[in-house]
Amino acid sequence: MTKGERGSIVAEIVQEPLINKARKSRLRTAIAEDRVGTTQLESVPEPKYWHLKTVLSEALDSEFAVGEILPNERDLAARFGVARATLRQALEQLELEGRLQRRRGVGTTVAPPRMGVAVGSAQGSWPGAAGDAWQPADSELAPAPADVARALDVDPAEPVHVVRRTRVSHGQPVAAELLYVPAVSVPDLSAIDAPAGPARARAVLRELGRLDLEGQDRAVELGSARADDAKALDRLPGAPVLVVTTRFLADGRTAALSMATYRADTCRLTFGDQGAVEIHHGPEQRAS
Amino acid sequence: MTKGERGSIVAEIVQEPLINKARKSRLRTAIAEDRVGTTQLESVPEPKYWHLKTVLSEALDSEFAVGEILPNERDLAARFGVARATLRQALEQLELEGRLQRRRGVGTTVAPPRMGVAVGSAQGSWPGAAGDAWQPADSELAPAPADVARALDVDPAEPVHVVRRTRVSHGQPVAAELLYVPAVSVPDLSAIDAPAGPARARAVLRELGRLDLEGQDRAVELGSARADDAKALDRLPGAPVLVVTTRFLADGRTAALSMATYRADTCRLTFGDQGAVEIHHGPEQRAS
DNA sequence: GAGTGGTCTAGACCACGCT
DNA sequence: GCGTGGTCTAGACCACTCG
Repeated sequence: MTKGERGSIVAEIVQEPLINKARKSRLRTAIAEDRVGTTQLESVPEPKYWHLKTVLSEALDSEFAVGEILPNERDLAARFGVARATLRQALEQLELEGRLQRRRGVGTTVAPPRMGVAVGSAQGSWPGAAGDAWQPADSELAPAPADVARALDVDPAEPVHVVRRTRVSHGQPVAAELLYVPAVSVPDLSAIDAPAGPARARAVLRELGRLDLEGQDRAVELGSARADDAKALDRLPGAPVLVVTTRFLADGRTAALSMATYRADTCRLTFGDQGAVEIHHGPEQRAS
Repeated sequence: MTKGERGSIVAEIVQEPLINKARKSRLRTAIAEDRVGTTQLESVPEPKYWHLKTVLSEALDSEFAVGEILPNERDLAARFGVARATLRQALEQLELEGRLQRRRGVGTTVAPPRMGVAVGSAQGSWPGAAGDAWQPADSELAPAPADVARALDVDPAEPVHVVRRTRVSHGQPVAAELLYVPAVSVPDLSAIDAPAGPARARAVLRELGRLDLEGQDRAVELGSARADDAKALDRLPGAPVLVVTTRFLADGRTAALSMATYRADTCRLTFGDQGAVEIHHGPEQRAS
């Protein structure tokens, strides 16, 4: 089962019912093979959904093309002889790994490989610097959450500038950011009367850029999307996200703090001075 | 709420039944409040598990201490008047966010704040350099997976050194690594007859360190633990992990490639030259 | 053996996107 | 309106840990 020739050919016949029939039988074959493997379940009682995930994963590699629509969950569950909930457990894992994309009211499609998203060089620069990938959306003056206020070393009740930005890559929203800027970091910002919206956000960024950036540090962790982020990212609330926290240092203080949430299903965050690491799984044999 | 002294005190009263009784009533109160909030569900039909997660999250902040054991799932579900599956959906989210830790046969405990784990400075250094946090486990000569072979620009069938290492932080395994080193990167490695085990792994790392490191780049993405990684990380297969892929450049080639899987529930990956960002949620009011 | 979380089932209804 | 994925239920059994 060499790969290579799939893709272009398959893309044209995606919706072809006859082909779908063929694929369905392939899936049935796959699960049948799985069943015989399961007969010796006394030794390794692997969960069904884990088997399913493996089988589906291999089917995705060999039988499906990017963007193709899978059979619906009820059909798939019936085909594999499992409850829908079990099938869904497998699909959820595959979605978490970026192999599938599911949309309510639409269906489940094969996801393209994750896109590499550059998350700043080692040196770093102020947010809003020329050519950064972010698009200012709005800015308001509001108290920061307690943990952010602590990191900024401001009183939790003191309003700070909260700049909202979004990041689009390959025509798709990939990240939403909240940038917290204490008033002391932008002393000359008198244009608070700027019209709410991007202009106001840009004003804050412009003033912030006047400071000398002394350094920055960054942390990445797993989180789940808040309702507002989920909306901006076109995901459901609770969707897994990679939260990138960046602290900008100037004048010996934390001059600003950014909390950016990236879609974990579609993004691979890249760091480093040069090109990105190009590792993708694809249709291939697994190393034994 | 400075931390530091908590833990020891609380650890003693974790099992105190009287305290548990008190907490249970608090939980009941919480869900009761939640119910009245749900009455206006015509406007925003928020899922139950989302409500539950919020309520539990607040209860964790205000009523529970790190390490404390929660009531079991059946009790909790009954207490909140939901099916166990629904309760579990909320717990899963909280575990994903690093708030809870669940262990089969034991119970659900309140997790400590995520630990910051340094993932190398901008400059970078060879794996195995003095004082890196990794512990060599073993090394073998085996073909690399197809995608890794491609990145290393070696034939997929050609055996490469595969060094296994683990990383322990605060007495807990936090990461498992597979380091792929093509034979051409360690030409003088004749000690293949070294006894299998850490010694052999160290031999590969020592030879690798002879090269001039020209640079490296890094990517972070979400993954799910393979069976072997899960075992090393003391998690179930499929547990969410942060996969850090690092490419080491020397002699104009990719001299080695590391794929490190970090426990996503317990780790916050930190980058940058200086200290880590210190942002933690804790018992605190949420900004409105 | 008792108690825990993990898996699985066979249903039901709901929210959403399309046509 | 119809088909999709999302939520939820009320059970059951299994695998694991610990006393």
